[in-house]
Parts: sequence; C-alpha cells; structure tokens
Amino acid sequence: MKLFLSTYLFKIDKKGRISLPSSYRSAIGEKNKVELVLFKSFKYQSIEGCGYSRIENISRRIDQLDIFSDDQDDFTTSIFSELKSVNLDSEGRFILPEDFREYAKITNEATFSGQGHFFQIWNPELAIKRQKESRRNLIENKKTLSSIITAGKDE
Amino acid sequence: MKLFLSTYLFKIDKKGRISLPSSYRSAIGEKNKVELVLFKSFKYQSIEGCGYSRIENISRRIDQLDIFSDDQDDFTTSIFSELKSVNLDSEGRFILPEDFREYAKITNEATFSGQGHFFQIWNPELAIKRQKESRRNLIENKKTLSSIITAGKDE
DNA sequence: AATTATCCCATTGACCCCCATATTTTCCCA
DNA sequence: TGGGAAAATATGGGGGTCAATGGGATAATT
Repeated sequence: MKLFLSTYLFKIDKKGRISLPSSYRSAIGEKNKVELVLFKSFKYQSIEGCGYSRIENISRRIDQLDIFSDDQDDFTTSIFSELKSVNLDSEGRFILPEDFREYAKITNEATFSGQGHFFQIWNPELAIKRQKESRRNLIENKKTLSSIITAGKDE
Repeated sequence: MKLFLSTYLFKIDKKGRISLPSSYRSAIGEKNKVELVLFKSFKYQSIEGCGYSRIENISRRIDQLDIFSDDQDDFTTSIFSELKSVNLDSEGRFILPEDFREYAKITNEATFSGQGHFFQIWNPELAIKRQKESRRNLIENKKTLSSIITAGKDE
C-alpha cells in the first residue's frame, strides 16, 4: 500500500486552487483518482485529507462499535458531517474550502505533511512548529522511539 | 535479507547527484528498486537512508500504537512527514536534497556508512570523527562487545 | 447576471532519461 | 595461474518530460 510521505510547500493561486503533491495523487488510490476527502483535524489547527477508500474503512470500523454507544454517535457526527469531498482538476489541483482555510489559518500558501495513511494541510509557520514539537517529544522518549524504528525482520 | 555494509566516499556532481554505492542498490529491496528513503538522523548530524520496505514496516508498528495516543502523532509527523523519498536514475544516482545537505554539512563529497538495516550519509570529516569515537566507546566497553559477537543466533 | 468551478493552453525549472568515458572488477580461457 | 576481454561502476553532460503555477475561456450553479 502506498503511503502519504514527506512535506511540500505549495502556493494557493488567485482562484483558490492548490496542487495536490504529485506523490499524494498516486497514494489516494487507483479508482476515484480525482476524489479527495478533507476534514478538520480533531487535535490540531490543520486540515486532514485522504482518499475515499480510507473513509470506507473507517466507516466499517465504526459499524463494529456498539450500535447504541454514544461513541458511535459522536464519531459519525463529527467525522461524516464535517467532511468535505473535493475534485482534482486536470492538473491535479483542488479548491480548499473557505471555512477550512479559516480553521487552519491558511492564506496564500500551505504545507502538506504526510502522515502515512493520511496527510495534513497546515499554515506553513504552524507546520514547522508542529514538526519541532514532535521531534522534541520523541527524543525525550527514546524507549518508544527505538522500539519503533529498530528494524527486526525487514521483510 | 541483504544488509548495508562497508564505507564509501563518493563525489557530488554539479547537478547535485551522487551515486548510491552499488552494493547498497541490491540492499534496498527487489521491488521499488529505484526508490530510496532519506531522513535526518535523530542522533547525529547525518542523513539516514533505507529502502521503502523499511518504511512499510515502521508504518505497521506505528499502526499498533493506540490510535489516540500523542505518540502516534509524533511518530507520523517526525518520521513520515520529515522523510524524503528520492529516485535513482538509470545509473544508480540520486539527488541529495538541499536541506539535508545543510543538516549534515555536506558540500561536494559524502561518506556512505553501512549500518546493517540502514545506512548513513556523512560529511567525510565528521564520518571519520564518528568512527574514531565509536571505536573508542567499544574499547571502553569490551565486555558488551564480545557478548554480542559471540552470540550464536545467526538468524 | 454573477459567482464559482472546470477545461485547456502556456511557461518555467527541476528531475530523469539517454549517451559517453574512464576506471575498476569480474570472468574466462589459454 | 596469468593476462586480457568483457562487464560493471563512478562520473560528466545534453536534452526531453513532467510537475507546479498562471491565466483565459467555457460550463455549471445559484
């Protein structure tokens, strides 16, 4: 499976369009190549994005939760209702909806930040802050770090 | 599985290209032979590199962390977003990104240092310093060393 | 009608193909 | 076993292709 990797700083043009990084286009899945799903991050002042197939997966997992639980209501309400789907144009660009731009404090450029199975769109300055913060956290927490990146049997 | 072994000193040409040591090419994995993953070392002023399959493995381990944990977010940000994936050209060369060169103080030549499941790219002088330092550390710590080497389990 | 979105075309520069050469390594056979 | 042919490797450069970006024109939406 292809992952969303690396960081890209792209401009937003006068029409509100921004390119999806080329490597992300191949990560959103073969079918529905032009459909991109966006939603506000729960945790950060940023927008998260992924392909449609990931939403289907999440939906499947929610179905497996207790059907009467409040959790499920909270999930479905916050995820599905706040979620927007946008189309890529023939050059691989899309329009970042106005309220999402406000939420993430994005004006005329944005940072794409690969997170593996999804990605984030940030105000560039806030993106750098977040990167520094996470690196600091990890270095302070060496035990977990080495257990994750120490390769055992690679393949 | 093939390992990254030995040390090589290579030039960087005017276009910013550098050859991946031939023996490393066979170590980055069969499929995705042309895809190389690079990231800043957490510990040293150097760049680390590996094949794509190692990233998939790390991804799998990260998936096993609690999905709501801060750790998971720190990992995906520090690892997935800060890494860069580069392609080898038909001669086995790649471009070492500018900011990585700055981080590792690399200008027109670089030392590749095999580390088993991954490798490092160093400024040549710093690489020598690091070698001396690690040798010194080992000598001060002979007991551990011999217990590693004599341990029988050769996978 | 006015606003918004999509298509199409153009530009620029980075990256990657191909080709070339010099040196090293491997291999083969006398 | 030695020596030379063949293959592989490290390095250099020209040029084509594609990605990021911009803008005009058309289509769709309200």
